[in-house]
Amino acid sequence: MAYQDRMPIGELARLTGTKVNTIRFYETEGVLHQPLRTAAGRRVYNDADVRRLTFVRKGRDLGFSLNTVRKMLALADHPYQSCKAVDGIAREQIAAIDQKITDLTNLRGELDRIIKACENGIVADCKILDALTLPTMRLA
Amino acid sequence: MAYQDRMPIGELARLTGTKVNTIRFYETEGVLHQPLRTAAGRRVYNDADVRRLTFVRKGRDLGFSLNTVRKMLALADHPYQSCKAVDGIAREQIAAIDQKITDLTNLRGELDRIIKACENGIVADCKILDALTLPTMRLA
DNA sequence: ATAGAACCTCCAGTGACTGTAGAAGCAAGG
DNA sequence: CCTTGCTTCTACAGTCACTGGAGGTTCTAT
Repeated sequence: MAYQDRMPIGELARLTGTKVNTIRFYETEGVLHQPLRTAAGRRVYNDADVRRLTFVRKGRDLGFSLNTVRKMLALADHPYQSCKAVDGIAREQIAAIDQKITDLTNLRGELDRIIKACENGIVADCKILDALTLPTMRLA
Repeated sequence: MAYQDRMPIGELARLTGTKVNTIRFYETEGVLHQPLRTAAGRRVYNDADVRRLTFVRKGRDLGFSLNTVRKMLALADHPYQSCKAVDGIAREQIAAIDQKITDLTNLRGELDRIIKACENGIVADCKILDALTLPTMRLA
C-alpha cells in the first residue's frame, strides 16, 4: 500500500504537480496538516498527504475556493461528526457542482462542433458564447 | 430581441451578478470591449455585452484562467479566422474540460453517497478524498 | 572535503478581483 | 430651481491564492 511513504517536500510536489512553495502555503493556511519533521527540521510526508493534496489541487482546478475545499476536507477529517453538519456541507456543494457539470458539457459540445465544422473546411458561425449563456439542458 | 439594449454599468452588473468594479477591471484587461460612452462619459452596454460577460463569469467559475477565457472568446470574436487556429484553441481546451467533468461527476457521486448514508442514520466512512484521487472512470 | 541540489524561513510580486475615497452626474421631491 | 440621494467616474489600496527570490542550512555524491 505504501509505495513511497516517507518522502520530502520535493517528492510530494512532483507527485501532485504542485510547487513546493504552494505546499508550504497550504500548511500555513491549515489546509494541509503540519507534517512530521526530521531532526534537521525538514518536512516528511506520506501517501495520505499525496491524496489530500491531490484533492485540494483538483478542487481548486474545478473552481472551488480554498475555503470551500476546506469545508469538503472537513468531511474527510471528521467522518463521525453529526449527520446534520455533514449533510449540510454536502448539500451546499451539490447544486454548484451540477451547474458546473451542465456548463462544462455545453461548452464541450460547442468546442466539438467548432472542431467538426473546421474538419469540413467550413468555418463555423461561432456559437461558443451561447454554450454558457443559453438555458439549454437545465437540470432544475 | 433587445429587451434592455442600452443599459448603464449597474444594470449589466445586476443582470450578470458581477461587481461594477469587476466589469471595469475586465475592460482594462481587454476581456470586455470598450463600451460606448454617454456625453458625460458613462459606459453604455447592450445585450451582447450581457452574453459576453456571462461567458466570462461562467468560464472563471469553471476554473479557467482569464487568459484561457480570453482565448475562447477569440473564437467568438474572429469566427472567420483560419481553421487551423480555431481548431488548435478548441482542442487545447477539450481535454481539460473532460477531466473537469469526470472529476465533478465523481465528487458529486461521493457527496450523494454521504447524504444518503446520513439519511439512513449511518455515518458514512468518508471516501470524499477518493472521489478526486482514484483513477476511476478515466477517459484516456 | 567540497560542489551542487534540495531544503529552510521570510518576504516581495502576480493574477484576479474587491473595496474605498473623492468628485461629478442625474432623477425625483419639495 | 434646488437639494437629497443614488449611480457613475477615476484612481488606488487591500485581499485571496498562489509564485518567485534572497539568504542561509543540510544532504548527497564524488
